[in-house]
Amino acid sequence: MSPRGRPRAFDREGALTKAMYVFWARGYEGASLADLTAAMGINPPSLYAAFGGKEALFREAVKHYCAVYGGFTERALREQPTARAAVEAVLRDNARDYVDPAHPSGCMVVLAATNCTPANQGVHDHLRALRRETQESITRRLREGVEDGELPEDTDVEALGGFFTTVLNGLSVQARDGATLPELTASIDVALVAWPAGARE
Amino acid sequence: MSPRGRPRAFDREGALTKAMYVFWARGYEGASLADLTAAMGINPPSLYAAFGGKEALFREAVKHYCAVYGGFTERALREQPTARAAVEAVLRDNARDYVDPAHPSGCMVVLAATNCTPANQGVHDHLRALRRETQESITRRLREGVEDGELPEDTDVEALGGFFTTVLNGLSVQARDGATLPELTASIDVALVAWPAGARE
DNA sequence: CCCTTTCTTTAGCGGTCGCTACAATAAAAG
DNA sequence: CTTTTATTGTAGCGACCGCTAAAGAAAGGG
Repeated sequence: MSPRGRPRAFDREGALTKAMYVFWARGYEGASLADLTAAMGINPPSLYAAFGGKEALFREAVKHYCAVYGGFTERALREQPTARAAVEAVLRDNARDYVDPAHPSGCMVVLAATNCTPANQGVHDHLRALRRETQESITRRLREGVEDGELPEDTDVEALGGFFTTVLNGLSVQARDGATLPELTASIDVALVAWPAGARE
Repeated sequence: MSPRGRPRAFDREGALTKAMYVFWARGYEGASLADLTAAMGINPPSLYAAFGGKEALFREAVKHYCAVYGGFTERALREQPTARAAVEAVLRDNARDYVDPAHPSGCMVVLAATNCTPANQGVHDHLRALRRETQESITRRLREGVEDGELPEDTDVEALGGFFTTVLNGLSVQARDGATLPELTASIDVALVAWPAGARE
């Protein structure tokens, strides 16, 4: 049951990973098709046939990024026993990854399209929506923490969620600027001092 | 004592301000010469004669930005009576400005060149150096606070300065994503909870 | 074998990029 | 006035952008 026609000569997922790294390092507009095809080891028509174009490739690369690297954010929020442990794990796990020399620094969702030409507004909006989802996930976990009695009843979960998201986004900028893991960790240690006092549990 | 030759027909500083807004909104690489000349109301040769080129214009626009908008950071650190008041003023003043509808949102130094092609590495490095200077200024002010007895002797000023810089950078991302001033203010309120306890004064 | 289908490479499309040669223009200097 | 100096608008440079037409190449179906 092989497909008809000539089989693809390259590994699609491997090429997608290479493209992800290029977008991650240079941003959407900073990554040219020449950069992408060189990294993927293919020619433009192969890219177009397999992925549809630059923007479609980017969106798929972002999806792949979220599946691989956005995973521990969702996992931490879901699996950690307390809201406090969840938020702490989100910050520390992401910070550790932001400086992993195995790939570009910082978060691709934060850094790949911070400024865009009007022609690529859609790309910017797409990543902004993903950032908003992260903030909502964190805020939702905090709300559960209030309901579970881990946090005071009068906790402003919106403010707290906005704060930790702000820190998370700031860590990406710091990582891209060359901050080391101990430096990021030190910032996280300070940030967690702001965790509300008066927990019941 | 007028200069020789034909006088310039446009206001140089006004054109520089217009260029700053374009760079601020679209980033260095996202701002084309056509965008810039259209906003400045001049033709490319006038831009080149008056400013030297795109990168030189950008650097001058950044300098102008720092003079106008970076001003209250330096002023707050210099004029506020305590380290605590200084850092709080830096955060609140900048946040208020990040969402000022009179100009693009967020901080130009943070957002205008977060990702660059290798050809424009110099622009990226220039802004990174400015961000580092901000962090060092904040950290220096914290160290003075320790020396003045406002902060505990064992305060990790590097960690605290890194934390507030992380928050400051994160606020730019949040502002660019459409966060309102109350939302940014709420994050700042939380961040200041992390201020070390045990001050003498 | 040939035909169909799909991927491959080559080559290049129209458009935009940052930048500049050139000639016309407008001022001061003599 | 003429000469000198500098800015102006026009018009277009070579290079690169994302993308694709065209033809060759590699598979299955007959």
